[in-house]
Amino acid sequence: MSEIPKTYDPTLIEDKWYSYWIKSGFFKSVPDQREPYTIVIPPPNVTGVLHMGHMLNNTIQDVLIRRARMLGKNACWVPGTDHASIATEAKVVAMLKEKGINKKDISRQEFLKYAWEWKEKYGGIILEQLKKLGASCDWDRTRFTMEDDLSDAVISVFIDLHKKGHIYRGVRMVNWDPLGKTALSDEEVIHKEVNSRLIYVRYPLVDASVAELLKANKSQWQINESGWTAEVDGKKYSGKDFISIATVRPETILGDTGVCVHPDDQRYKSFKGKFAVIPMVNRPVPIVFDDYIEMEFGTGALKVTPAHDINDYNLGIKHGLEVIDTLNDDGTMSPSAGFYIGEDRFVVRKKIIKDLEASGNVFKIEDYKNKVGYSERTDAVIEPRLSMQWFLKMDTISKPALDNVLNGNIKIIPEKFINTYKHWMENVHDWCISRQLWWGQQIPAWYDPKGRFVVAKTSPEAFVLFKMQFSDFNFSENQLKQDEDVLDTWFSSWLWPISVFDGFKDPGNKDIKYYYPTNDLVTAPEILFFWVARMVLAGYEYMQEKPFTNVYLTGIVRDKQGRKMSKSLGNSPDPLDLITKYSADGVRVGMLLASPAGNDLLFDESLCEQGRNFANKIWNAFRLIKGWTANDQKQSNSDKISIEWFRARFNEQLDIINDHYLKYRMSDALMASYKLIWDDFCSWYLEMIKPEFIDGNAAPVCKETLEATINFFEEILKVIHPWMPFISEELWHLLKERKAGECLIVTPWPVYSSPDKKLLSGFEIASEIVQQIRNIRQQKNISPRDPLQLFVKKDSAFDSRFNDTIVRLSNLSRFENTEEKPANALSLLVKQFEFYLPLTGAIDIEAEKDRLGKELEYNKGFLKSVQAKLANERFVSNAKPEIFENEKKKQADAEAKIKSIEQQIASLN
RNA sequence: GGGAGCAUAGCUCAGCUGGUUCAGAGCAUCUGCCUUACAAGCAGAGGGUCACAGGUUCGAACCCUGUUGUUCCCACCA
Repeated sequence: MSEIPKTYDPTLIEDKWYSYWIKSGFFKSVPDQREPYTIVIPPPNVTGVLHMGHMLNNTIQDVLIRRARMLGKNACWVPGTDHASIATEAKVVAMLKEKGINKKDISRQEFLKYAWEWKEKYGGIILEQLKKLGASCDWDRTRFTMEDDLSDAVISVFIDLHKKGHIYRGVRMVNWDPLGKTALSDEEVIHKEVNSRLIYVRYPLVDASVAELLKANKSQWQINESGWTAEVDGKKYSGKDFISIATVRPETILGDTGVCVHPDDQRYKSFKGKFAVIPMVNRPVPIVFDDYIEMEFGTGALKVTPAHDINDYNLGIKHGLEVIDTLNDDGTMSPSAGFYIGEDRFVVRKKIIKDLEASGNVFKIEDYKNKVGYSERTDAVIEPRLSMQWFLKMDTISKPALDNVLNGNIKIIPEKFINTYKHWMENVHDWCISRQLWWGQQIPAWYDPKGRFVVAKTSPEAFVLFKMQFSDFNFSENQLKQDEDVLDTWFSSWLWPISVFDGFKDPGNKDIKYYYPTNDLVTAPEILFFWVARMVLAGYEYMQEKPFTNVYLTGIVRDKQGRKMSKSLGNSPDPLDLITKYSADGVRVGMLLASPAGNDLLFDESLCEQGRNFANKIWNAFRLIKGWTANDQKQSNSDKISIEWFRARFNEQLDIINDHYLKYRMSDALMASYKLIWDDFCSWYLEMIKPEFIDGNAAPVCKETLEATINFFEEILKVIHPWMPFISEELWHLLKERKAGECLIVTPWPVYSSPDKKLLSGFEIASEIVQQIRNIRQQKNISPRDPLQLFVKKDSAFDSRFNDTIVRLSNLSRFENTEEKPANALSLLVKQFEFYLPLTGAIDIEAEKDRLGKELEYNKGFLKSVQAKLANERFVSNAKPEIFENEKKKQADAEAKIKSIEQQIASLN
C-alpha cells in the first residue's frame, strides 16, 4: 500500500485522461440509431476569458452530458464562440490605439483585418480553458458566430424577414452609446439609480410679437428677482413673468424647442400663446399643453428637447416642435448647440450650471435620485438620440415563443422565471438590430445615389432588384453602396441551435434532423430575453419547432458578501488557479454543492475545499480496498448481510439520485451521491467489512466479499463520474484491469432494482443502537477499545440479521436476547425495541431516572395529541382512511413505549 | 411607478398532494480521539416561536389576507 500516496494528486491524472478521452473519440457524436441528447453551449465571447459564471454554467452542462452518455444516449455537446460585436470591437479599437492607430484613419477592410488577427490570437482561449474543467464537448463541431456559414445564415434570415415585412428601417429614438458610438437595443441598457442634482431654471416669458422679433434678431438679456429686461434690435423690452422648469440634464437646454405644461394647471392657464426664451441661445419656444405632464413634479413645467429624450420626442411630434440635435456621436456638443461645441456633455453640464447661475436663470438646485441608463457593454451613459436604424417587428413573430412556454412545450427551470418571460414577451418592443460597428455581419441593404435601397445578398443581385423596382433607374452597379452598419450580435446567436447544425445552409440535413430540437439549454437568467426568447422565436420561424425542451437557468456567482463577481471589484478568483489548487473535480463539486437552479451562488473557496476533501475521501477508500488480500475462507454472516444491506441502500439512493436528475435538482443529486459515498459506503459499509489487523497486517478478506466490494466501488464511481470525471476514471482503471479502450466515461449508468425494504429498516435499528452505544461511551468516558455487553429484550419483530454487525461496530463481547433486564444496566430504546447495556461502574440512578423521565414525558405528550385527534369526530370523519389507521398505530406504539419506560423507571427503585 | 420571487439552525439551502419518523441536510461550532484508508480524517453533541399578525381547517413551515424586510425583472416622470 505504501506505493499509493496518502492524498489524491490530480496534476498528471487530469491531463492524462482528458487527452485519452479525446483521442478515443468519446466526446464525438454522429447521428446513429440511439436516442440523441443534445446541448448547444451558450457561446462565450470569442476573446473572453473563463470566469466563475462560465465555470458554473459549463459544469452543469458537462454533468448532464456525461450522465446522458452513460445512460446510453448519443450525447452531443456543441461548443463554440460568439463574435460579440461591441465588446470585441472595443477591444480591437483599444489595441489599435495602443499601437497609435486610430480607427477613424483606417478603412473598414484594414480594421477587419486587424480584428480577425486579434480573434485568431485570442479567440478560443476560453475553449482551451473549458477543457481544463473537463468539458466533454464534441470539439470537432466547434462553431463561431461569424464564420462564413453562420454569417450566410444571418444574411439570408435578414433578407427573408425583410421580404416577409418583419424588418423595417426608420428614424427612431434609440439608445446611443457615445463610447461605442453605436445604437443599442433596449435590452442592452442597464438602468442604475444615481445621485444627481435637479436644476431649477427660469425662462423669460414673452408675447408672440416679441418672440417673432427674437427669431430674426440678436438679443441681450438681464435677469434678476423682479423680472427680465431684453434688448432686441436696439429696442428695450422688459417683463416680470418667467416659466420655470427643473432638469437633471441642463446641457440639453440648448436643444429645447418647447415648454410643456398640463392643461388643467391653474398656474399656467394664462400662458397660452406665449413663448419661453431659452437662455444663452435666446430662442423663443412655444408653451404647449399636454396631460402627459405631472403637475406635482418639479415646477409642473417640462422643458421639451425632442432630439434627446424619448418622451420629449413624442411630445415634439404631437405639438409640431422643432428638433435640434445638440450632440455629436461621441457625446460632445455639436455645432447646433451653439455653445461649448466639442466639449463632453458632462463637462458642459457643470459649466452650464455655473453660467446659468451667473446669468440669473438658475434659482434653485436640489439633490435628487434618478435612474440613468448605462451601456451593458461599455458602461457609458446612454444618450437617447434620433437616428436611422433597422428594426425587427416583434408583434406577430413573437407569438409562438410565448405560447409554447406557457403551454409547457418548453420548460423553464425553475418555473418562477416563466412569469418574467411572459411579462417581457407581452410587452416586447421592436428590436433595434443595426449597430454602427464594423465587426459583425454587414447589413445586406444597398443604396443607390438617390438614397433608395433594396435588400439583397450581393451587389449584382441588388442591381437586378433596382432595375425591377425603379423605373427611373439610371446608374451603374458600382455606384451601389452597401449599408455601413452591422447586425446586432444577438441577431446571429438567436440562430445558434439551428446554424450549428447547418440548418440554414443545408436544410433537412442529417444532423439537423437528428439533433434538433436540442434537449437542454443551460444559461443565465440575465439573457433570458436577449437570447433564450429570441432563439425560441427563430426556432418556430425557421424550423417550425422549438429549439430546446428544457431551459435550465443558473444563478449569478457572487462572493460571500453577495456582491456580483467582477474584475473591478477584484473579488473573482481565477478559475484555473482554483483548479490548480483544488483539482478540477474539487472545483466542480464545490460549485455545484450550493447552487440550486435559479439561485445565486454565494461562492467561497471553502466550497472547493470540501470538493477536494471529498476527492481525497474517495481516494483513500480506494487505498483501503486496494490493500486487501483475499482468500478462500467461508464468507461470514456479517459480511454477507453487510453486502446485502449496501446493495439495498445503493439502490434506494440511486432511485433518489435519478429522481433529482429528472427534476434538474443538481445540488440535491450531488449531495445524495456525496452522502451515499461518504456516509453509507465509507463510514458504514467499509467499517462493517473491514478486516482485522493481525500482527500488524490486515487479515485477508474472503474472496466473495472483496469482489462484491470492488463491484460496489465501481458502481459508486459511475454515480460520481458526471461530477468528478477525472478521479472516477482514474480509480476505475486502478481498481481492475481493463480492456483496451474501456473507460468509465462510456460505461453504462447503474441499473436500478428495487431494494429490500425490510433489510433497510433492520439496519436502521442496528445503526441507531450502535450510535447510542457510541454516545454512551463518549459520555461515560469508556474507550472504544473496552468491550461492552449488550442485551436486547426478546421480541420476535427484532431483525437479528445485523447482530454480528452490531457486535463489531460497537465492540461488544456479548450480545444476547434476554427476558429480564440485567443488573446495573442502562436501558436504551430504539423504536419499540429495548436494549440493556450493563456497565461496570455504579449507575447514576438519579440521572437515569431523569433521562427516562424526559423520554416518558415526551411520549405521553405525543400520545395525548394522538388521542385528541382520534377522539375528534371531525378528524375521524374527514381524514383519509390510511391517515386514520396511521394515527391508531401511533397510539398503540406510544402506549407500548410508555408502558415499557414506566417499567424501567420502576425497576430503578 | 408596475410586476414577480424569497423570508426555515451561525452560513447555504431541502422540506414535491396540508397528516408517523415534520422541524431536516451539508458546512461551520463544541467535545473526545494522531484507532495501521483518510487529521483534507474518525466518533459524538449542541443549535430553530419555520419573518410578524390575523384567518381557513379536526390538523398549517406548507393554503388565504395583511404587515415588515429583502432580491430580481420591467417602465419614457423631467
